[in-house]
Amino acid sequence: MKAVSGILLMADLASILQQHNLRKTKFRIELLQLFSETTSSLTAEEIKKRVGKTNDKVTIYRALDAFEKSGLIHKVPDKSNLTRYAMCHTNCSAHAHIDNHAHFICTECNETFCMDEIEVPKMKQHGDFQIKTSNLTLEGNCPKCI
Amino acid sequence: MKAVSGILLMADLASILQQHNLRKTKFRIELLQLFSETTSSLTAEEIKKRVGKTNDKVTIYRALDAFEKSGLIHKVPDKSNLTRYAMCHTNCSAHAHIDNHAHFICTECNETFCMDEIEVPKMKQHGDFQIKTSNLTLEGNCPKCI
DNA sequence: TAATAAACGCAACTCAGTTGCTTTAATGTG
DNA sequence: CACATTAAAGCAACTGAGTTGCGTTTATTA
Repeated sequence: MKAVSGILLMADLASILQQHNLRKTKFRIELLQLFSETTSSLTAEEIKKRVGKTNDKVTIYRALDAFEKSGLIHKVPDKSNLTRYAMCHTNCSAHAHIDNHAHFICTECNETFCMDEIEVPKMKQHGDFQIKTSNLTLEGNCPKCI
Repeated sequence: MKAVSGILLMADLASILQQHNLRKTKFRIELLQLFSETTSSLTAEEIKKRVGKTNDKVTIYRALDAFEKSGLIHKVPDKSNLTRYAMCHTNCSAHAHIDNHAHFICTECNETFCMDEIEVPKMKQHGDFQIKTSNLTLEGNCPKCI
């Protein structure tokens, strides 16, 4: 599978689905593209807004579930009661640096931003805790919503 | 307020509530004690089970809300759709809520731990982004699940 | 192109958390 | 202590994210 450092071609997206035993439906290709374009996390509601078609929420939830089971995306911890998903950049490419920066979520417009300049403190071990992944999430107001 | 590094005496619990302009009701003293005894985070459901009395869920939610506003406890990021709360072991107040430590989530047992020693890089501004809260979440295996 | 199973879509449901409003009880003052 | 005040408790009804069941559509494969 190709590195997911930006927008993927339609052909790549389709073949990624195929490689994960998922059918190449119009919606799932669109959804995968959305995730490949989005450096931070997404909620089902955000997906519904961004994907042009008026898809049923059940379709979205089942697609997210299927994508997660296939290892394409993963749940992201959140303080609200919303489930957030993000693309597995580390698993899907050799570019480990991609998820090594902070993510900013605007509490007004819910837009998510990639803070490339802010690095996440990386550590593997802390006491008897074995750390596998680290996540630095910043919340507040984006330039548009101040 | 004293550091809450272990089990507190009934008198301490009551005075802590008083200092935060919260009334010393039987339930809230019990709830505060439960938090002081618990090193990891708690959900409303877990609280309902552990607190002896059959309290209304609304009472629990409102107490959690009041405790959070007073800086006694804070929300903890979680991957499920449950809201988790943990006690602020550091000095927190309504004015300056200090919650700048990392949280560790065990991917095996789903238990959440406050890593008081690991500080979250604090910043208020980054470019045109106004940062209100920062969240550093670590995932992996806790000592029990290695 | 027909068979088949995955994905879609609709309706109805679950369940954590919320809101409104009334009652109870903690606290402060005389 | 008695009373006034107001936070907290308690009940009912609601909200909204996410789920389940089931019939229909469509991508795949033989």
